[in-house]
Amino acid sequence: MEIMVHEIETIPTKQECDSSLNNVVDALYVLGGKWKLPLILSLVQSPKRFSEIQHELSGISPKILAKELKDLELNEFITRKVYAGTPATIVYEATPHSLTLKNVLRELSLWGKQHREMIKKSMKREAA
Amino acid sequence: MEIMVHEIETIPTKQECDSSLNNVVDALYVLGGKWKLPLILSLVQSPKRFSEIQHELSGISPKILAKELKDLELNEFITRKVYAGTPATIVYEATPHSLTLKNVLRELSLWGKQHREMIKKSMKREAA
DNA sequence: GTGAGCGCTTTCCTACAGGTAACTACGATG
DNA sequence: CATCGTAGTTACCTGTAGGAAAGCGCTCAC
Repeated sequence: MEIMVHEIETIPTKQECDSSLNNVVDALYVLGGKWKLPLILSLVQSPKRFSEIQHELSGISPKILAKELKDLELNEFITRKVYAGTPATIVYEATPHSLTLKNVLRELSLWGKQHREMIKKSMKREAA
Repeated sequence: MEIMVHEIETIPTKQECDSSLNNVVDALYVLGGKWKLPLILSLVQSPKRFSEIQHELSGISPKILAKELKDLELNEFITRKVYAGTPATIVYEATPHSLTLKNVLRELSLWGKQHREMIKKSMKREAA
């Protein structure tokens, strides 16, 4: 039943582009900035405390970290859990929603790699 | 032979994340900014002249448009073609490389839409 | 009670993206 | 000759992201 193995390469219509552009812009907005993706990926690996994150993402300032964590919490990528005790320990962990980024990140990674290699090749060609 | 219909939901390893993060950051870098994607999508629809683009993307200033066009040309998303004549007409058109964004944009659009709807729902829940 | 660690907040600063307005060079057109 | 359209460039300004350094309230260990 393999009627269509290869996708026909059609140029998308204006409507298709316009409707999806808003979604894409929204997506890039919530993922944008220097630290959001590194943070999400770090917390997907394992829940961590504020100071642990600061240590792992060396270079992030406490101000930015606090801001980004609030932002990611608002967008439900992470949750802030307070474990009672003395002193209380505060742990940030990724929600299941963070895992929905899997396909997006896979495509972005594949494309980014391919793009970089293409540009490298064409720069060599120009140098020759 | 459908041994595995559903992908097993595994949390990606540190290595997988680190190696792909650079690719993703690169990808977001070349697509970043306010006008790159609108410009690419516009030129994928049809080649256009400078003034036509200015008109279609109302709000873009000639300075930014010129800068973005140079940028997109460097990254081989578009080409600048000069057609002789008097006066010469200059046309920008998307390259085949622009079309390699298809999968990335589809995933980003799907995810962006899903994310927006999720946030909307959870905001309603909180309001209730 | 003094110092250290945690989880931040506050203040100040810089760099860069992007916008506005004016200007240029060129040929065509009236 | 003056004006118009095209394809930009230039100079100036603003807003925001992000970094540096210091401080704050709390608790524990010494």
